Amino acid sequence: MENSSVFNIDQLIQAAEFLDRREREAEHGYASTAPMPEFLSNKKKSKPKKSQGNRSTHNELEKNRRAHLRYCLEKLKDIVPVGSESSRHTTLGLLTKAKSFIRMLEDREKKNHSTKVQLKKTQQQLQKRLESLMQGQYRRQERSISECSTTTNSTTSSNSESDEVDILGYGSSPSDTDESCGSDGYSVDSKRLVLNSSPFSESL
DNA sequence: TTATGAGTATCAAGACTA
DNA sequence: TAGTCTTGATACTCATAA
Repeated sequence: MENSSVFNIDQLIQAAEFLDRREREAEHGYASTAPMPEFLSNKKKSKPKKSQGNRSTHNELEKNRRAHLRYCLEKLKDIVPVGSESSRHTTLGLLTKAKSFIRMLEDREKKNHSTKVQLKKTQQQLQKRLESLMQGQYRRQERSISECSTTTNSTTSSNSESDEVDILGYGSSPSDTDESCGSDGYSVDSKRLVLNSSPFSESL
């Protein structure tokens, strides 16, 4: 053998790869064979054609590309709920599921947005209602204070206070009155507002 | 600035496998 | 039958010479 001179490690690896490749290709019956490493050939090196220059490199790159594709599909599978009706999911099935999953998320987002807008409106209406009720109560308290200063009868005063609470429609416990006249004059239990919000309940 | 070559990425077709 | 592999063609990017 003319090439029986000392080969370095790289050359041996190349030779092994070449033999392996050729065996595999022969097994598969591919029309073309892999190029023989230069050091194994007696031929003078001709300038390789561009597309044939490094076929194994191209194959390797293509393999990497496919691996990356598979990796991305695996990532997608982690995100998209594929269900457990079958253990094996095809690429087409996965992509179809991903498509419908995205559509579902878009629909849900739209619904959530409209609900948010509706709740915002309701909140504004309730806020207005609260403010008007507070203003009414404040005026009535002003009036009762002025009446109180002109009248000496204290029982009349307490009756009018309980009447105010009834007018508000929030019940008539003494604590209610205390609560509605907080330090800032505008603190009211919100739970009661929800129970008494029938004029706006249709908008919910 | 433009032409050109080299390297790389992507795609599609055909063959093969599990 | 879906997935994988090889391969050729083509597009794209980048460096460099004219």
